Amino acid sequence: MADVAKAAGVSPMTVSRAFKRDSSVSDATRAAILQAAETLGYVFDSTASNLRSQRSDFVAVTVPSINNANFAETVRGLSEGLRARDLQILLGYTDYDMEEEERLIEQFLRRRPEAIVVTGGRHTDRARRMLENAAIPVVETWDLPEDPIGHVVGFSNADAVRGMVDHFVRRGLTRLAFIGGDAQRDTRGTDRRRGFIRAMQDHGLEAHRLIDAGAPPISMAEGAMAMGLLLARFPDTQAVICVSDLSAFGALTECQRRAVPVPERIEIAGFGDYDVGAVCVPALSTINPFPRQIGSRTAELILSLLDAPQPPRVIEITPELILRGSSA
Amino acid sequence: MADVAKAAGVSPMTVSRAFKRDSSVSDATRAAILQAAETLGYVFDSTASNLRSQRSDFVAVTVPSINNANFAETVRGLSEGLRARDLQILLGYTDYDMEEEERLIEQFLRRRPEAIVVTGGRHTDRARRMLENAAIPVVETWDLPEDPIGHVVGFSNADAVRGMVDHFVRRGLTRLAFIGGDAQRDTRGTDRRRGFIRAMQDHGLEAHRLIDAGAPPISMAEGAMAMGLLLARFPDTQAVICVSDLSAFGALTECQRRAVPVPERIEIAGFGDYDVGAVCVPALSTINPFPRQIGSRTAELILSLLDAPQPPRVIEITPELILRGSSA
DNA sequence: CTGAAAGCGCTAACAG
DNA sequence: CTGTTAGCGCTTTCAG
Repeated sequence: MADVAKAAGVSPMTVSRAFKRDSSVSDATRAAILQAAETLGYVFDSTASNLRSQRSDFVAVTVPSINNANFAETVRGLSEGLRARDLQILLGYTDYDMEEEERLIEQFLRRRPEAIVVTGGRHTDRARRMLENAAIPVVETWDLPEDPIGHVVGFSNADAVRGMVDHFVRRGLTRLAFIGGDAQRDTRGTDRRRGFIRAMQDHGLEAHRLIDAGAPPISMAEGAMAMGLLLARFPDTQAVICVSDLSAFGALTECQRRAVPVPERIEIAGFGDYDVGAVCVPALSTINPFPRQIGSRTAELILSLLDAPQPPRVIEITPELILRGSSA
Repeated sequence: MADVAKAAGVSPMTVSRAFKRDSSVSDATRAAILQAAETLGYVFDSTASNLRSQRSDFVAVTVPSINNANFAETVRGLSEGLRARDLQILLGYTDYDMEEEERLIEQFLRRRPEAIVVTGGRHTDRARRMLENAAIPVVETWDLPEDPIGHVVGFSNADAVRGMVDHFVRRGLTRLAFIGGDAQRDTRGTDRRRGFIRAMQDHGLEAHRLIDAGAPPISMAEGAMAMGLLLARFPDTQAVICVSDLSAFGALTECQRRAVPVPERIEIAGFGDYDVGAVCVPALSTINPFPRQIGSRTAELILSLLDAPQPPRVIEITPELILRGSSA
């Protein structure tokens, strides 16, 4: 920077200002400085800037998986919203593992982010403590935790599934099943299953048709296998709700392979409103939790929090029931 | 850190060492220091560490889209490989836009990454210049550029599609079509189309059955629309190769909606070996470019480059032809 | 194995 | 609109 200053005939401080957006430098001076920087091949060093100004311009974000269209949409909403303020996202994935999440959170906090966004409301004790002491805005997403750490942008996974159960029961179907994954890892999946069971019980119906499809995330192939099991174990099932559209699509294909007509013989519903569910034949009934909106609302929240601290807020997103051909 | 040092009765320098992996501190001292840090709620400040040590422990990575299973797999391979050395990924997506890529690269270089990984071999002039002058390892992926900037881990998109064309022609099919996107944005898609056209010409066949499905990335729904157009414009088409499995799946569903039997009336192939293609009925023939391996090989390369600079290397991945029910 | 001194490259704070 | 001074919180370097 000193070299650029010399070349442009100004002080380093002026060079520093020229590289900021709205700081007061005359247009002519700024142009000369940027010209000199270009010629010298100077690249601004954020590291030093961050240390001195005590601002990293990072927002740390953890998601369970990077290879998931729902979370990818949330990250997209976030990063588009944060770009306006030139905030960069520090993205990490936990692989649906709370220990890994803890590791990531520790790494991220060392980078002094302006805010941190995590997926879900369940964390290791240590992770929770680190977030509580971080002295930056903390946002939990994709869930409505009972005891939030800070802010929340999410929805109730249990209630969303309840809406789907209600829909089936209203139409007179009573023998409903749920395909999901291992209860330990995916807390949102577990919440959805719990929502299924409670809703069934509230309708006075039995909720024993539960197929465990393995460790989350449940893939399309695992959904297909689970449907095979379901048809074998509970052949009288009238409708099945799957933990995601991916497993629901797998289940649908298994029916196609076995020539089990959907929705005539069995109805299928998913979760997440993934592309595949809108395009497949028949199209999948599903629940849209508005993942993109979760991201954009979180971004808005963070921006307003950086301007002025505010008491913890809970922004609830209302998922939408989408009925398509797979459920008549 | 000074506070922790005081609490532990040592100098700040010793605290600094205690937080590093293999630096020489007695076990007892380290334990006392970490204990003191925990009690005081001290969180190590990477920002200062980075500035002084001139190491950021970042690897910058740009991908066209975060919402794409193929690129997500590459990022996964990368981040797993880099975790061994505690390198964090600074991930950005370009939205298939070279201008956006340039913007990202500029932002990223200011953070002083240890290396930078970009997708594809086409960049704006300025982006290319920045990368050339960056004085860090540069890796271009998912392509085999004619004039690489630095290192390369990728494959020829054109040749991969040629293999699929050869397969169809060998089986006696001659009226082949290609469904792809707008030529400007997605250079890998364009390369695949070019590969299709050249291969057809080399076989002495006409390559006029080209359906433009819009701006990349081509969605499943766009694939479906494109199949509608294809059936209308070139009803005698025997087989269609799609720029990705997503569009291929969309095309397949359109055939199902129109009761056009696949593969009997028309055969379909995709690209990328996405999950959906393995599960759908019939399953999609496709090309597996080993996206995870692109990431892990890139990570290996970067690790070896950080140990000792080496002349530019081109690591070629050989895509695999996968034949399934959609192509008889 | 531990400590003291100096400084990484930028910008806050103040002055003009 | 521009400049001067001091220092962000670590770690390099050298010494013991």
